[in-house]
Amino acid sequence: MPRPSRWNEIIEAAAEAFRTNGFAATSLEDIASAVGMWKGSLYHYIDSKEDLLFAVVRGPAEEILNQLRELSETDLPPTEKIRRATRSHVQILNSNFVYASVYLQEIAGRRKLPEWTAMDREYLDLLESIVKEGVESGEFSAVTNPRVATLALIG
Amino acid sequence: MPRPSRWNEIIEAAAEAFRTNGFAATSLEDIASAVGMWKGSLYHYIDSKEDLLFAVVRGPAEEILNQLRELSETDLPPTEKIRRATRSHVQILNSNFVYASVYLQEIAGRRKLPEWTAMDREYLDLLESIVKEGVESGEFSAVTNPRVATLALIG
DNA sequence: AGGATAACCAAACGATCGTTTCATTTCGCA
DNA sequence: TGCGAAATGAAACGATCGTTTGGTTATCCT
Repeated sequence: MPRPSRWNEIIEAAAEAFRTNGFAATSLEDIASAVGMWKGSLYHYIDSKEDLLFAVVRGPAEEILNQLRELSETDLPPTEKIRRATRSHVQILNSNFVYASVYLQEIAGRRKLPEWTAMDREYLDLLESIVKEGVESGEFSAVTNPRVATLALIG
Repeated sequence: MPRPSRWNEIIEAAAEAFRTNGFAATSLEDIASAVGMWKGSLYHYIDSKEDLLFAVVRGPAEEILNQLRELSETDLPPTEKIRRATRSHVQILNSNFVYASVYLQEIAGRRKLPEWTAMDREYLDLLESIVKEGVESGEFSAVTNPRVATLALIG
């Protein structure tokens, strides 16, 4: 996974293609020709087509996680935290990778890269701590299971 | 397009497969084996794979349109009409064919079956008339272009 | 300069998938 | 009962796609 600029061209082309055509409907030749090379040459940068999907999604996903990290350290009332968290969540999702995430569920649903599950865990933990905060301060009532409530939020 | 029951089994299997795996990721063999026949035999019922997608989406789409028809004939205040329309819209979308509609845009984006554009038109017209109603009654302000506002609603 | 390593070309393979074709069975009806 | 059409079985084709492979060119480092 090289550092420099050609790699960025590739994942930008992949992101654009995935966003407009979807993952399954995008061929490696589409991406390759968009950056001006043969599809086989892409395999100097990737090991499989799914690598491109992960690379495309990684950026926005980290952005969401970072915003939630900052947010959870503020001392706003929990109800306001939840509001802002959901807002930034759907905002980034909408402007960046709605389709990619949809396909993530479809294609790579079962394959769990450890890095991803780690991000998922942290994200859920942060949200859950906010919910707990709200319960203890009395702002939320009738929440018996914080984790369940957290998952309900995302859906 | 035969009437009876085997046809229903097929589109139900197709709907289930499209919903969980997506359109492009669902093979005709998946659907065929789900109803217990060979993929080639499906072509006695369809002319192409896209036919299955259209058949799957037709039902919920008509349901949405019917609800909006009924709603627009009531004499509720326009603001309430809009609220209910959006609610039933996302409700049916969520419970039925989110993925299918996503793929509709991807795969059949350019191919416009006249039947579909007609339904689109009627749906937009109904919504637009509600918006106009609201403007004239003074409930909505600062709406210079009803159609634009209508489109904004859907997005 | 020169050698190693990255980057890319070019072609081919193997698998999958939508679709076609033809044979065979099932079924309604006269 | 027997005939014709509908329904399904079975196999094959043609195209596409992800991936592999091996060779060629460019780039960078000492």
